[in-house]
Amino acid sequence: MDSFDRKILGLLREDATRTYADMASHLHLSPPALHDRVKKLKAKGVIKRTTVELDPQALDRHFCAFVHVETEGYAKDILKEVAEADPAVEEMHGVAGSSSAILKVRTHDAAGLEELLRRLFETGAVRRTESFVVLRTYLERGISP
Amino acid sequence: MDSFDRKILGLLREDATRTYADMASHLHLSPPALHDRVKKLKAKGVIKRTTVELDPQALDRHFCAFVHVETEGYAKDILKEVAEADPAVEEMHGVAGSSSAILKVRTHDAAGLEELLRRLFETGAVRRTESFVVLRTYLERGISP
DNA sequence: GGTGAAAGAGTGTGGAC
DNA sequence: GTCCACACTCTTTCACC
Repeated sequence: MDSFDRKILGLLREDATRTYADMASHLHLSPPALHDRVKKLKAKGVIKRTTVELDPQALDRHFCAFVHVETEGYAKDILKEVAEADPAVEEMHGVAGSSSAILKVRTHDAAGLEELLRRLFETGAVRRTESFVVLRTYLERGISP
Repeated sequence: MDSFDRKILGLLREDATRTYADMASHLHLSPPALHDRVKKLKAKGVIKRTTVELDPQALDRHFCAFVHVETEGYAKDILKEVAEADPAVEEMHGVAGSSSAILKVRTHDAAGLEELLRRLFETGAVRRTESFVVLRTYLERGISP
């Protein structure tokens, strides 16, 4: 993991459809040498997978919110079940602080969030929730190498 | 945007290195027909870009937190400047609720978070912050079509 | 949307530093 | 161990039905 590898990761994050030949010329390497490095980065798990970034608006997910969940005792497993079953839930993190977990949610509208909250409370494990509705996303980029 | 397109998006999210021929056979379409659909999905902006998912651990980003920021009046632009300049900040959302903005942060360690907080307060626009340190990530998937 | 063909990319092998 | 040059196979992607 040297500066070459970091540059490769940066290029791939920007656009993974880049050809190896193109990236190789940018870094003054031969295509096979670059290919070798990418293969190793994948084998080592640094690159977990190649995927596409979708536009939430185009998929009718106009509503985004962060939901803080306070549970009755330790109930992460029950929470995870509900979160995983609902495609609206993009992330779930167990956190330290006044809340037990933070959920990142994307639904069609506010009613979709209410649906999720209902399901969360129905488990009996949730004491209270606090939802922060996203008004505008200023920045949303992945990890930068 | 029919059921074919949704299936294509699902397949590409899982693994964007799939060949068109492979996906076409899964959906009982010809490679060029599938290629046409993907091209249109990209042109329409449904597919924003093709990228790679990296492992935060492998890049020494062991520490993750959500930071709630309360500003002195409307100061999103100043906030955005600081957030954008810091590669540790992955997301910044303006939200409704008791906070003004939520930041998703990934650093090497807790000291990295403190650094960011210092920079935030140095702008003079921040009244208070509340940080929720991620103990464990239970779910982290993108949008599902 | 399907068919066939061209241009070009991905990906092994062998050899040199 | 890492990089380069060559070559072969498969994919992408075009024009036409």
